[in-house]
Amino acid sequence: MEKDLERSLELISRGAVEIIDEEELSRKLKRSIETGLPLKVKTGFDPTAPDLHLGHTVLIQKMKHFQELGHQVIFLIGDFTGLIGDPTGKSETRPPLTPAQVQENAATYKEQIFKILDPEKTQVVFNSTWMNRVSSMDMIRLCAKYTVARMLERDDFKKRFHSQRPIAIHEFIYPLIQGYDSVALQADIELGGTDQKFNLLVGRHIQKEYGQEPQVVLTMPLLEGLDGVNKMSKSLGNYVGITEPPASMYGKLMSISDELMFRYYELLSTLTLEEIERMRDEMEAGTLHPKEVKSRLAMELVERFHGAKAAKKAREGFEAQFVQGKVPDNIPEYELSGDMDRTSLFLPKVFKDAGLVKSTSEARRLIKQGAVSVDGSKVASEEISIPEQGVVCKIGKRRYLKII
RNA sequence: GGAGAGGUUCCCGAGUGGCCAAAGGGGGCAGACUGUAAAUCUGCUGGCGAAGCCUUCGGAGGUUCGAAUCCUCCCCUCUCCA
Repeated sequence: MEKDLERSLELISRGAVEIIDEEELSRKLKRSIETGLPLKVKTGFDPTAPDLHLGHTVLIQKMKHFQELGHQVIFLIGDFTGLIGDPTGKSETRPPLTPAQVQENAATYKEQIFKILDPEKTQVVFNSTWMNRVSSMDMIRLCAKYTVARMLERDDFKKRFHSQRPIAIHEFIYPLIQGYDSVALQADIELGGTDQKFNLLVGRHIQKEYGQEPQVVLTMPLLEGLDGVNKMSKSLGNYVGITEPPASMYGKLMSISDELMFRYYELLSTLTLEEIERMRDEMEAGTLHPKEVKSRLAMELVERFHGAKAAKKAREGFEAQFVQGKVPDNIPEYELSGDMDRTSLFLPKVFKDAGLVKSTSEARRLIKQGAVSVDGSKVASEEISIPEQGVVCKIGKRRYLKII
């Protein structure tokens, strides 16, 4: 029994930034072991972005840990709170999603999270289920349980307030509802990124106000995006989506810096921390090439979402394309229409039509900069002649087009 | 309700009648170097078959040969007072 508790605590804490409060967690775990009742572990997700990326998987992986320990994980889709949008200063009140859209997004979510979580042991809920039944009076009562001063303690609000940027009143409601969700679900534990700390703590407060035992808050680090600076997010374009094709997933992971690679190992890999440390030592001793270390990481992740075969293929394709300089297999094709002049073809227009560049101006610039090659040799002219069998054009390092 | 500050290109931010497709930085893209690394250096970064033309400085009008810049009205944000 002592051993079970220790094992649980160890797995739960792996990678976690903060657990509030650890003693409470022990108590809850102990009680669960004694009574045989699983703990309710809640994690909330935004309903508008069902495109999960590796950053999200840090959290989902943690959910899996709880699942492995026999607890009940609750995947909460914030379709009601989604109408507000978590306050970041950028977002504004969003147009409501239709029930059909919510269902569709939920289906996409499930498809993605069940690559990691066990569907049998995962409860998927929507907060609109209870929030739609909350009356205006209830809402006011909820609002009465927190103060403006405490709300302004939230880092994001504080910053905006001091730099004289707008904060709309409804943004204050978001953390309150998130807290109320914990009341409705009687959550024992809530997981979130470190950026969620404030909201998660509001949950504790609100639960106490409603006479419940406060949830334990567990925060996980935010995964840096491919740039290594900003957090991984779709809007910044520095993400690896978990539904991305193997080749693209592998390629993106290979482009990260060596430093970032170990961060990814720590947060995404299932290797133990000792194994990771050993690789780092070998790399520093010069017995293991950094590229190989990175490739192993990329392989592990591609394998998780696409299987071992796809991972192997991704690696081979990558080696062929970038190390040996071969043209990849599946490149887009552009078929010239009969009335186009094959002897002096205006390339910028073709590239634009094919969607490889945004404008002919961009294509012209690229040609001028020597970024464009046709059948392996650089072109200096905007007009080229296309032989019967067609040509393969390359723009930059990774954009290809076959003109036939 | 009163007084004041502000809204510029993907972002930050300079520009107060022509030299403005608009400084500088960030980001992005490309080239060199490499391990498609990172870092660094260099170039490009509104559109158009392009020595020219077209669209863009919160919105709509106006003044002027000429407006991001001046005037009028409107919208939005912030600060102080109530």
